Amino acid sequence: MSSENEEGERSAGVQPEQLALIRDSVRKAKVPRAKPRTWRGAALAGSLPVARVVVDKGVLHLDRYFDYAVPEELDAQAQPGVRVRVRFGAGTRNVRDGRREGGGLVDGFLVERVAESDYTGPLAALAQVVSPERVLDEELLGLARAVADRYAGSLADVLQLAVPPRHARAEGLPSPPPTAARPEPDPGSWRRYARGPEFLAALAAGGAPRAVWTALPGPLWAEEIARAVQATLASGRGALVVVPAGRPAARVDAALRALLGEGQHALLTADAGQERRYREWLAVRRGAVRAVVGTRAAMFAPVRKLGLVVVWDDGDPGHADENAPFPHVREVLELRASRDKCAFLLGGWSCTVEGAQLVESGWAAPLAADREQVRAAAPLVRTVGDGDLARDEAARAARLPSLAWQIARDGLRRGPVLVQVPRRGYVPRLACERCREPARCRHCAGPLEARDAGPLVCGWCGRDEAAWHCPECGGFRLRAQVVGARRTAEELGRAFPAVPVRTSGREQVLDTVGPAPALVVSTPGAEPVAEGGYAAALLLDGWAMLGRPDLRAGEDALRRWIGAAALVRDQGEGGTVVVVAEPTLRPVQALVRWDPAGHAVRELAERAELGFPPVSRMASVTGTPEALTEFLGQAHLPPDAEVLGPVPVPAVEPGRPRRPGDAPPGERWERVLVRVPPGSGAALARALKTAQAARMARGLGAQQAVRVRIDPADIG
DNA sequence: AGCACGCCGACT
DNA sequence: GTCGGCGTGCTC
Repeated sequence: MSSENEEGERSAGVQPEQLALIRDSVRKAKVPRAKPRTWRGAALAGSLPVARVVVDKGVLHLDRYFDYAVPEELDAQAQPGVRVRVRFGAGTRNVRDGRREGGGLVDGFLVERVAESDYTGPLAALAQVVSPERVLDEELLGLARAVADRYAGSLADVLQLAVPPRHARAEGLPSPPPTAARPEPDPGSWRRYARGPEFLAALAAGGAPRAVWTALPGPLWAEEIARAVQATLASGRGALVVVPAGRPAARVDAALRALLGEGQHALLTADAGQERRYREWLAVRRGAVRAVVGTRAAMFAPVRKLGLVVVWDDGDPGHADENAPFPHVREVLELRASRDKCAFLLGGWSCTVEGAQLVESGWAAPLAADREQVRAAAPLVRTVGDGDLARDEAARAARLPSLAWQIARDGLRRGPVLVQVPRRGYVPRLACERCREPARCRHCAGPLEARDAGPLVCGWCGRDEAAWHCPECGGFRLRAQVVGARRTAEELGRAFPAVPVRTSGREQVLDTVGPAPALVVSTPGAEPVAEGGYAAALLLDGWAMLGRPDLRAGEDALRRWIGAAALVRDQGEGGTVVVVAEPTLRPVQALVRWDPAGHAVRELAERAELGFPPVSRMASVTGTPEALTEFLGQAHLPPDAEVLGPVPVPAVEPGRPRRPGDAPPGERWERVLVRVPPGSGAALARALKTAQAARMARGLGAQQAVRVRIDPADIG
């Protein structure tokens, strides 16, 4: 793997869209606050003098409530749900009155007022009620608890993601009054789906239908989501839409505005800045706004009387939170749908294996257009295999097969042509050019990786390999690196000198392009929308997309191809797509037939057979070999758990930002995967959390640290 | 992770 | 005697 991040969407300049309520950044941003008064000798509240508090400490062995005494003066403000500050940590015990002093002040939430504590020691007093705003209601608390349990994490960590940092000024402003009545919902383009109008009618009638929706290609999806929201609002309930990035959020935002008018919904994205973010969130919390669209942190938005949750494009890595305990939007919204008994809509142009599983298990119903509709709405897809490319001398030189060349030239007469190239550094697994045998380290069999310059480097042990040759066929040429978007643009510019070439990628994402002929070179996830649709698209270097050593490589490649191809005109208007990839491969065939759901179903069957997620639940545990042995020895894993590994954790190459799960610099870490059959996921999470908490309490956390992660993303 | 407690060695 | 080393355990 190169020094670049492999996530296309994230690199497409959308990262700032995502909320990053990282503990550290919050801490850094913390302004020094006035010292609260001490409550020594103060009278306590007359009734329910004990407050149960969740302290903002993410560590697992502190993941429970702590009781504090409520001074009389704080009695009125100290209501369930408010933010409080308390003294926490080993403090000096004052012998005179038995109360505790000292210990640091930490933030927390008051979750409950009770008559007495079951703690036998003397209670410390609440130091301060930060504000009377009740930000954490029972619903959100319950959801956060469920998410923490699901991911073997702590409640405090989840609350950190779920409740945005306070901004006093935003709290002072009154939220606008609740919204007025809305027009009768109309199914609109949902009529394109056989059961679309039925789904909307169920929403409008207050029902809780659950659907996995394979959206037809084209731009109508945002409006269709808005219509689903509108139908839900008409039933007197609220709705929540979570999309993977700022651009799709803006599209749904615009669609909602067009359909509902101003002020009827909130847009929750991270680029808004703290004050606006908190103000919008409060408007939702206070019930002034009943519909929400946002990026992943919005998955916790405290929508009142939630009637519908929507996830768009759940395969996008932007839906996976980057902070402990790494909850995934789809999973969290599934939990919300189950807990709140509300409707659930999982939509996308493509379909994930998890989506297929929701249908297969009967939890959700499929919502798709019939084949005829799909064929009419999709572009014509043609393939150029690797072999064809190799035989095509001219093409190999120009890196553009003649078919692609023709289609581009033809398309450029009628409008813009999209060229999708994988991100440079997207190809982690090098292979022999002749026989395709993966290039492996001669010492440890790890995958060899190419750096910008210099010799090959082993991704596992870090050794240089200066003189690689293929052990199978004796070849000594490796398959070329992916050519980046910029160089592709230069090459194409020379090939089509009369046509403007534009690029969209990590540094600069184009949002839209006009209908005039142009070549638009883009990395996956950064494709601009073309006014009137692209005349054609070329999907280059398919082998690189498919060759990643990742369980999701096929699914991901298909999702990214479909993401580009869905921007192309339908075949009635001459829209054509060329994909340069082996035509026999399953994802390629699925693209040609435009059958992402079928692809997901077949993937699911294969995963079931191999015992892979999401059919079984997996957790990864990483740490030094000694720490792993110790941890696994102590943990009471469920009897049906299977431990796979350990295998070495790939080294963190210099320059790449460190991610959770990476070994600290200089340490050799290993990873095991723990697998349980369906139904034992909760037991697995519980066991891992208990074991982790126990060793933290024993102080093993620092030097003998292990990291636990449920549903790890990268199991190759 | 902090932070205070406790039980050893070196110093006035 | 008493100051302070950091190993160990707890946080209402």
